[in-house]
Amino acid sequence: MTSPVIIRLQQQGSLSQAGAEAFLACRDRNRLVDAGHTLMQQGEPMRSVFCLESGWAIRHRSLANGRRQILNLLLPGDICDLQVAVDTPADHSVTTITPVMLSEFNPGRLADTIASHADFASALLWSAVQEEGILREHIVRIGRRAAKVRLAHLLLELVRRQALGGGHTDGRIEAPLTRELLADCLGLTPVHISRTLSALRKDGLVSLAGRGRLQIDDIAALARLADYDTRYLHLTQPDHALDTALSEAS
Amino acid sequence: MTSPVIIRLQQQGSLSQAGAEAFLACRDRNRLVDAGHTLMQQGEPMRSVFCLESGWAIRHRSLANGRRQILNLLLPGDICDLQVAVDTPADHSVTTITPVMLSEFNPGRLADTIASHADFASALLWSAVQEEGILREHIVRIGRRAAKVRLAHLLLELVRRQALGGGHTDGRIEAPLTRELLADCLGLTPVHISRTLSALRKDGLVSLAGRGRLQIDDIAALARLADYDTRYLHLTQPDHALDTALSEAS
DNA sequence: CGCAGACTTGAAAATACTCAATAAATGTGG
DNA sequence: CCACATTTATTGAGTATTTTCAAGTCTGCG
Repeated sequence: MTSPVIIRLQQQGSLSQAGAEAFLACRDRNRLVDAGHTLMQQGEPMRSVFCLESGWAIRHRSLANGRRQILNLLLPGDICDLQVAVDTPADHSVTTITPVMLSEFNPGRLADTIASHADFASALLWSAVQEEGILREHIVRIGRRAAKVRLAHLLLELVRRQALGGGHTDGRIEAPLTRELLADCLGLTPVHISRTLSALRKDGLVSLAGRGRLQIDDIAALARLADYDTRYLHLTQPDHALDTALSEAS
Repeated sequence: MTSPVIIRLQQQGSLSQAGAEAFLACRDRNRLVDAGHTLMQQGEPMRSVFCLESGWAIRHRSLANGRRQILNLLLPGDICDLQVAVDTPADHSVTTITPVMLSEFNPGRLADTIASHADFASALLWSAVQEEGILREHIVRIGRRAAKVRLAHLLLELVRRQALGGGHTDGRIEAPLTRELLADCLGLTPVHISRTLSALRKDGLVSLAGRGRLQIDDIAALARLADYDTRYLHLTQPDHALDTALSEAS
């Protein structure tokens, strides 16, 4: 019954039972959409506020020359889009990459809840700060890291963020991360992702078990290679099992 | 007397005289700092909310291997940091690159003003959405554009953003944009920036007039080269002189 | 004038891309 | 459950882009 969003927001530390319940009461409805469904289209007005109960999606922007850049991956527990109040057209699209269970929120009720529940408002602010931190880290990753490090770093982020929403903590990533998707995320080509991933595999750091099943075998070694530092996630409870493994990078 | 911040927020469209005055009343003090001064240090707590009255600064993150990535440039009128309410350490630093006149705000009074002036709150939200749009565009620029296009695109953004805060609209950029700074911004090396910039110069698109004086000579041609689309800035008044020049890219 | 920092230029090396062909995995309909 | 079509992944060879290293030049300033 506990939603991934609640699990995620609770990790900020101050969300009360009452705040969580008030938040959940803002839900209009749940909706199951297919993989490949467009939730928001670049150039069109931003409609609703929703979050992912299950499944993965991407924020991405398409260029005139046909190339695509993925700006961020959306995992269960992620919230999309508090910026709805600004009535300019969206500057990017959001598309599901697996079947996704959405919960849609009533913007008016949400605004009321923010105003009346300070603990919820503060958890939501933390969530926004975390999302911006993730965006900034993505810039660093693409701008100043070599392909192998870049990929390793992204995989570690996905594992850690999956845990944030209450998902697997065993290093498994279950999402259809095709080479093309990883390439569009990291500013590389699918061919180079393929080569880089098999280099990581040869080093015994990750393994593949069929489509969309990626397994991180040696998380500490991968974190060392990736120079991975979770600070950008603004975690407030540094006692998570994954974080101890990640900080063995010293 | 009109601050660049007010000029910028007014471009959202709904800020009233009363809202602007209430905002300005939140200022604690103005402070002049040297170039090279650190306003916020990665790893340390985020202290105050401030904005730039004049001068330029950078948000940047340093890596363990000594490399640096600039996340964003801060221009007059830009606001830094509404995330102060989250009490986790900063994930990046902010450093001035010219002498800067800061105005510092009282967080408590600012919160009150947001609560009591809906027009100001909405302008501030717009500002945050714009900043996120700029971050996302930076990801696209670094991830999916070639060096020449990348540089052209950044220069156009700087010219347009300079105008947002009430600065020059003639294509001049007056800031010490060293090759190294542009390189750390765009994920390239200073040497390559040097070569790329001289290619733009040879094409008659930009010219240099000494240290820190960059002049865009043919803004429409540069916008065409850069595939420049201002949508990510979420402008609400598309009648600006610069925007007509920029949209001649079709 | 002379220094220091920033810029330019060339040549060689590294990294990532493109093209193309093959192989593997997934999904579909009989 | 199998055969086929489709998408995705791998691999090799050649190319393009960007980096690195190094030497030399320019510029602003005390």
